[in-house]
Amino acid sequence: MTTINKIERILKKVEHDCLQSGLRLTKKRRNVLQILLQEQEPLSAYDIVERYKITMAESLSAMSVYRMLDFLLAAGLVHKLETTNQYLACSHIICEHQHQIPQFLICDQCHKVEEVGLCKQLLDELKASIENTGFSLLSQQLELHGLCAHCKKQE
Amino acid sequence: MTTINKIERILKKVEHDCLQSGLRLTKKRRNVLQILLQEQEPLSAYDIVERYKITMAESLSAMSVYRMLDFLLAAGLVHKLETTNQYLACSHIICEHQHQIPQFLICDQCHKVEEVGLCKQLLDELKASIENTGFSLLSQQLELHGLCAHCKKQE
DNA sequence: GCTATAATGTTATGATGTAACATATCATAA
DNA sequence: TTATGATATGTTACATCATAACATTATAGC
Repeated sequence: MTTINKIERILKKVEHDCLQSGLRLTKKRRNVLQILLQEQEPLSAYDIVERYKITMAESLSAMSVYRMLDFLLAAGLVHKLETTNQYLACSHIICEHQHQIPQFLICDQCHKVEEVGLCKQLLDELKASIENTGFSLLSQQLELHGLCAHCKKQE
Repeated sequence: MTTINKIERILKKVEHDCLQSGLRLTKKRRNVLQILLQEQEPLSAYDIVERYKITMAESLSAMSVYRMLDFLLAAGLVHKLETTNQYLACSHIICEHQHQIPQFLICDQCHKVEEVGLCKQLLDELKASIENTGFSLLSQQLELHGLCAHCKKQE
């Protein structure tokens, strides 16, 4: 299946799911999600403004993009990388299974990001170890920086 | 020992260490470090500009503060929280033992931050689990958000 | 269709961070 | 000791990330 068809399929499913759950996936929100799905790298909000103008032949203010991102984040369709102020489509949108808390491996060289689900046991141990100190975790999103296998090889 | 004396002692040690290793801890760099040591919370660069003006009766541009932070970061005296764009003094400056990669527990309510050293074994497992995927970690700094024991109790 | 609510447009501004070049200070070698 | 090169700081401008406030438009449900 081509990438475009795959993205179309994801978007159709998201449209369907939003309808089911009463979320209003407007045309523009859908377009922003589409842009994030098409990219291989995370984008800043202003990157999205640019991509939107190019690919949708229509301009959108940064303010609007931030609002659409807020919607997509709340819907769990998009993640924000707090360490780089960038946004990317959740790589599990299409899955049926329960979404886990995401962990991101961020390549500081080529800037590609892999969304991984670390071993649950390991995460639970990490969580337990932290909560033993009396601290309560609100999120287990981890952002880990380094080099992807490809960039590492080139060194 | 009073807090002020404690901070003075730390600063003296840092001065001594920098002299030993040829790092130039100038008056202003020392002042910025002092401000971070005096705070119980992490500060943004612009917070430091303000604090500097008040406590040192002298103004410093944001540009200069960023440069001084760069120096202090490179010297391992200060950490940057990438998820909040804030800076804080390393809580182990005075220790003799090898500094570990820091992990931060950030209270999203009161904004206090605890620098913890998680169990080495756990971190090694985490690292191994990640590197199994072919990814090479460049930093193991973790920033974990939640509620500190105090704020949790108040809920 | 009317009305309340949600979504988007528009403008301005706050917050974080860096580029580029000028000046000052310091270490050290002639 | 002063000339010189390197390091540190000053200064200005600007890039980048994000939100406040208020106007307008679109939509859902009566």
